[in-house]
Amino acid sequence: MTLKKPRKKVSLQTVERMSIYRKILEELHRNGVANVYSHHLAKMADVSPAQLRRDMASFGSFGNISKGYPVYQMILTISRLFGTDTLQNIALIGAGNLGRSLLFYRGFEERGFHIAVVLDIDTEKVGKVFAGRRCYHIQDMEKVLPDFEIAMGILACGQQNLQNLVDRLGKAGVRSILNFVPKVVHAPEGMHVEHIDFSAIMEKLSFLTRFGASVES
Amino acid sequence: MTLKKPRKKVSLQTVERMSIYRKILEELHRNGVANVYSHHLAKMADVSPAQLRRDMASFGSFGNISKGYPVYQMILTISRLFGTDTLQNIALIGAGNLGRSLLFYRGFEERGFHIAVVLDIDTEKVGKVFAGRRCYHIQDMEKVLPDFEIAMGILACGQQNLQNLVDRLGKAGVRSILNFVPKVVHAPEGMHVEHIDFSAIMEKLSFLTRFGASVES
DNA sequence: CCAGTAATGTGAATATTATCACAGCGACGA
DNA sequence: TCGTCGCTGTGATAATATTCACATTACTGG
Repeated sequence: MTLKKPRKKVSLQTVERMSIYRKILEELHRNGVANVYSHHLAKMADVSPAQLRRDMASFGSFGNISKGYPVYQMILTISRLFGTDTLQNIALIGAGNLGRSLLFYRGFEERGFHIAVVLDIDTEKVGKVFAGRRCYHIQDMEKVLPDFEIAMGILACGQQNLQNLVDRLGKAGVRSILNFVPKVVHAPEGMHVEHIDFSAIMEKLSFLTRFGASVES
Repeated sequence: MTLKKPRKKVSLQTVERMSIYRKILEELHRNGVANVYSHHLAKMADVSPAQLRRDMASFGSFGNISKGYPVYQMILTISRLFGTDTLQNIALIGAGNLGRSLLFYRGFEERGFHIAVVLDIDTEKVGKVFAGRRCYHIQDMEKVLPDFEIAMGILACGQQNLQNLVDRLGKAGVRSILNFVPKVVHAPEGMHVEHIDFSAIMEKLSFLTRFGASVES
């Protein structure tokens, strides 16, 4: 890996914004734009120019003082920050409705992620091929995962024994998990679990719809 | 509406944690637990006891000083905060892979949300019924949405004209949108748009996998 | 009845995050 | 060549979020 650790510390919120910046930068790049000013990019990303400059500066400064930021180079830099300059293999656990729709989701491949293997507990599904990926039984996790060099996983399965499943994944070499199952799980030492709960986000939106006026936009 | 506005101001981060608390409280309730202490609930939710108490206190205090918090009453209170004590109709825009899997997702109904109507731009899909919901053409949005009293929508469609679509939804009475489309859109005045970008979350996880050690857990 | 215990709610302190405001630089035109 | 302009990067400041620590309160047991 050519990129050294971020010099000071890149906050998680900065990292989240980086995804947004990169998305916009790629659109600019497709449109042939070579350089962009902080206030321009900031406006498109709905953040303040100062914040954008600080975000950019937080992992090394690349802005030209009179041309602005070089679009293509920033894309490469952010990709390296994410480690998605090379394709990353990930494992999908659960081939239900949501899981299968994720297999067909093009966004992952476009952004450097490849669902390489599918695991399920349902013996009906084991052995079948979904969108080009063979489905293995969860029981064989420890045998299968190392073959694909899996460091990240996606949980789209049932709620039963979820914590146990996470622990096993960790022991099998998975370092990070994107969890779609609406159940609280604790990340084992050294692992990261990011939780997406669709209903929780709807609840937040519902709250905003009712009380949003009290929060200034 | 029996609940008055939160007395001071409930921060968004508090609201997000409320979803977690409620999930745990419902599990406790199913297990017959009537009261729970802040340190107990906090441990299950992976937050500090002080934070939990502040969160609870932020929209009115209900903790009994020696019994802890009443589980069932807290569930009701949080539900009222979210406005999900009554079922909320929502509209789904896009009946592709992701959209259809959301139609089958049970979590919404369990938490007070009901996808009442489906819109798509593909005339092949219009008129069909997916998981019990009839699919209408996006063009007829303005006619269809008022019939169902829709205040919230879910975007799971293509990227074309997304901003325009959001604007139209706003004019048709939709106040909040959950956007699954990986494209930046700006919320019109008075609306709220919450963005879920699967790849962005994978990017964050990928970053954590590489540099996570520098961020203390 | 009263002291001891353990919980909540909350002012005060701290940590974190975002904004302000400007020094300093490079491009450009006269 | 030099002055002007507008940009970036960043110290200083402000705003926000979290944690600490304790006053206050309800229960319990002797």
